Amino acid sequence: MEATAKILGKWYEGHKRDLPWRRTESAYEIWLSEIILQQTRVQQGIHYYERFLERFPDVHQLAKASTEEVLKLWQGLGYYTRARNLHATAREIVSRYDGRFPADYDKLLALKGVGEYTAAAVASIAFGIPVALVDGNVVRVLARLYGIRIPFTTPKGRKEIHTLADRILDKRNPGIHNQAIMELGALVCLPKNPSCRDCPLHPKCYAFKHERIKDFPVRGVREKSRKRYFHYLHFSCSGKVFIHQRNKKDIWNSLFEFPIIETSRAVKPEKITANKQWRHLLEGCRYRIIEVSPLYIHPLSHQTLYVRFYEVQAATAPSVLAQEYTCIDAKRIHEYPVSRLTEKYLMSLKKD
DNA sequence: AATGCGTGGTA
DNA sequence: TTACCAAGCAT
Repeated sequence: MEATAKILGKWYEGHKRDLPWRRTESAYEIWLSEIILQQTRVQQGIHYYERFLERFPDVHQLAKASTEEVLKLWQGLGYYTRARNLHATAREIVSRYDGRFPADYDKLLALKGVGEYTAAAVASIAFGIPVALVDGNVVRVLARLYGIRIPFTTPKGRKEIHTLADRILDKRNPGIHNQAIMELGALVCLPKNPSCRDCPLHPKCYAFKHERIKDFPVRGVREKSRKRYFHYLHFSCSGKVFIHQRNKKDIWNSLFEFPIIETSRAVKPEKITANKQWRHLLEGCRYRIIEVSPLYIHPLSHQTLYVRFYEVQAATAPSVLAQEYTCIDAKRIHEYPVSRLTEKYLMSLKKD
C-alpha cells in the first residue's frame, strides 16, 4: 500500500464523522446519499436523506412513487434534475435489475444521474470495487499535495488528478480510502484557511512545504452571472389560483409556479400593466392589483434573479389564463413542488 | 467541450 | 458584499 494511503486510513479511523450513510452497507442507501450530496453540503443533505429513507425505505417504494411526490420531497435541495433521475433510476433498478444495484462500475455509470464520481462512490463504498473517485475535496487535497499546476476545471487537469487518485488508492479498502480522502478535504484541507498543522499529510504536501497553500488548487476563470427579471402574476379569483409546470431547459425545470413574465430589463411596478405579455395574460379581464411584493433578489450560482409577485384579483378569470394554466384551489398550492423563491413568497403570505 | 443547473454557508 | 464552492451530471 502507498504510504499516503496508510496515513489517510489511520487518520480517518480517528477522525471520521458519524454520518447516517456510514452506518449502512446497503447499495440503495449509499446511492441515495450520493445523489443527495452531489454539489450539496453534508449538513443540508442529512435532513433530506433521513426524510427520503423514512418515506422510501427501499428502492421498490421509491420506484412505486409518483415523480411529483419525489420532487415535493426534494423541494428546496436544488438541481431538480437529480430528483427526476433518482426516480427514473429507482424504476430502472427494479425493472431491469430486480431491485438490486449492479456491483459493476460500468453498469452503475449507465444509470441516470450517475456520473464518474457517483459510480465510483457506490462501486467502492457499497461493493468494495477498487476504483478511485474524484470530487471537489479530492481535487483540493491532491492539487495541494502534489502541486498540480493545470487548472482542474479543464479535462487535462481532471485527468491529472484522477491519475494520482488511482495511484494512491488503497485497493484493499477502496471504500474506506475514498471516504478518508474526502473527509480530509472536508474537515482539514479546507478551501480557505486549511488546518495544515492538523493534517497528517503536511510533511508530504507540496503546497504546505512551499508555503503556497493559497495557490492550489489552480482554477480557471468563471463566467459572471447574468441578470434576469421575473414578474409573477399571482392571480386569484374565488379561492382559485393559476399555476403551471416549468418544462424548458432552464432553471427549476418540472417545478410549479404562477404565470410568469420575463423581461430582459428591470420594469418598475407601475409600468408592468403596460407590458405586452401582462396585457395578453389578462386580456378582457377587469382586475385589480391587490398587492405588489417587495423585490426579491435571488442569486443563483450562474444568474441573478430580480423577482416581484403581483397579487391580482378579479371576479372571473381571463380566457388566456384558463386555457394556458392549471386552475387549483389556493389552499392546495402547498402540495406542489415549487422553487425556494416561490416558497418564500408563499410563506410571506401566510404571516399576514 | 463548454455551459447550465439551486441553494446555503463562509470569509 | 461579493466571491467562492459544496460527496457532479447532462447535453
